[in-house]
Amino acid sequence: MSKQATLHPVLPPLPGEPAYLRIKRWVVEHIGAGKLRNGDQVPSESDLVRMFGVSRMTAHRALRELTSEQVLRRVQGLGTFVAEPKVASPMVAIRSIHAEIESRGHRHSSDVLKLERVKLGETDVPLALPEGTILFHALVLHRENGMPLQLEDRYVNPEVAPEFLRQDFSAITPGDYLVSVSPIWRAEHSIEATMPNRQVARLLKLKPDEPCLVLTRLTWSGNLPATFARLFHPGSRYRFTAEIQTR
Amino acid sequence: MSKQATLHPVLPPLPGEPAYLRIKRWVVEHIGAGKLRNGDQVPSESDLVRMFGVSRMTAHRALRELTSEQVLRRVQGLGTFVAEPKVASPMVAIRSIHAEIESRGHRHSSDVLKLERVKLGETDVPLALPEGTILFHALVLHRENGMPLQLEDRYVNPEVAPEFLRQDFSAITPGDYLVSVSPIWRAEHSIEATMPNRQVARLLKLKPDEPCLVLTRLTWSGNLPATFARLFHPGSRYRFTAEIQTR
DNA sequence: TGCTTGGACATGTATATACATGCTAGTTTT
DNA sequence: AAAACTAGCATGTATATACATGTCCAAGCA
Repeated sequence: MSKQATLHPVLPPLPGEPAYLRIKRWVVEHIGAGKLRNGDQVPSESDLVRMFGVSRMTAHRALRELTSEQVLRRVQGLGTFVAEPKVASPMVAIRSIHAEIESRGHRHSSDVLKLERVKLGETDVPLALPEGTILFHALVLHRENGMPLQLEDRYVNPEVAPEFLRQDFSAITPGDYLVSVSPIWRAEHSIEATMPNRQVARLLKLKPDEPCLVLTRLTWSGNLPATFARLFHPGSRYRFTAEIQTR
Repeated sequence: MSKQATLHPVLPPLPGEPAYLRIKRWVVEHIGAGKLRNGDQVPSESDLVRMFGVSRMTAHRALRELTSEQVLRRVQGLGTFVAEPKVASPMVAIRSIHAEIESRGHRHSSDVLKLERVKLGETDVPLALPEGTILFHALVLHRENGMPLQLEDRYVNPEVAPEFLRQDFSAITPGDYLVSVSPIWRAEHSIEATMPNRQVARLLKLKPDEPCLVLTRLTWSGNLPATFARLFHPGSRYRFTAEIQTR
């Protein structure tokens, strides 16, 4: 916690910028420029009062907000310090296939290949429900500008979505419909690379030897198992991406 | 945006609890109990002044903090409303291979296959640096209980880790070393499924026709491009997993 | 020497007040 | 009937002030 000598100059104010934002900007820019480093003490509220010609409450608000944003760390009686960067564990966000395609400015269409009732036990579905329970099953092929991009193989617990079979899944994807009717409380995901079986390869129009990127998803709504879904994607045309911004 | 009738009683104060926290608690408990629902208008600042006997600045602070926490949504001139729940986008966490293997109680070992200088341009590295820049290159095979699990192909900007080549990467993984010496500011990730080339297939001891799960990672430290890494995993023995808890 | 006390300092909370800004609805004007 | 204005209300920002609480350090005392 080393004290800095002179950190001026104070930033030129942007027109119409509130004073507390100007102070926040000054602090983060000094951190970004390396003039304030991890653990360094930042100017106290009364320092900022002198530097910026504001009241203490305004300086206080700037520092308090940066603290709630994890940029600073404050200790009463001691001072305010630059926080250690959080070990942001990189994450890959999984978005609705519909939203994703639309956000690229492309056209999303889908073919409903199956929409039926099945008995648990006839298929390999890891939903924690009694053997023989009736499940809804949907098999939907999603296309981007006509090209197959995702094959959705989904099993649904009728208790959480009784009207599932009556939906028009060329208008709303099964995934989007489910989040709209039943709140997801818990979910398990996994992403793997596999070679497709013949049906998957044919539907996704895969080249020979082209692998599949498979997202498997198991969700619960409250205590009820809600849905089990496998989303198959062509390995040559699909990837999960994420961009992380630490500060 | 429907107005509620009577939302009292005001909560009993907890001993020593600041007034603004008591107001925040009142709001979130009313939301949790369903007495305030999505889109409902919550009491205005002056309502809260009357209900809790505080000044407007105190009520303002409570509502402002809940707004920055995405619990409420405020519109100047109109009022404050319960925010729609954020569409919790499912995320897959990417962990250090070392931590991951250890957390399974297994033994992590690695072979350093290459540790060298290369010129940018001779290889296909998307780091935004001038052609001909010297880069550090490491090729490390990670094993879990002796079985190959990840092939790490990593290029590093010497500016962010000048001592990179002098490290013992059988003791610390290149990834873990880099986060320890240079703070990551931004990262791009992608996950894809590919068929491996012969070298990758041989090193990972892949069966014929076994695909690869590849995590590609590009990071920046400050304005500097820091590292480009491709992490190859055997499709049959590896997956990325995540568990999401919404509430 | 070791303990206590008090002062300086920094943050934490709360209030009263003032003025600015944005939205709505109703009224007046054109 | 359409357009312009205005009053009322709600939030947004800023200030001056007060007192509480936590930390550190140095002076005073046993």
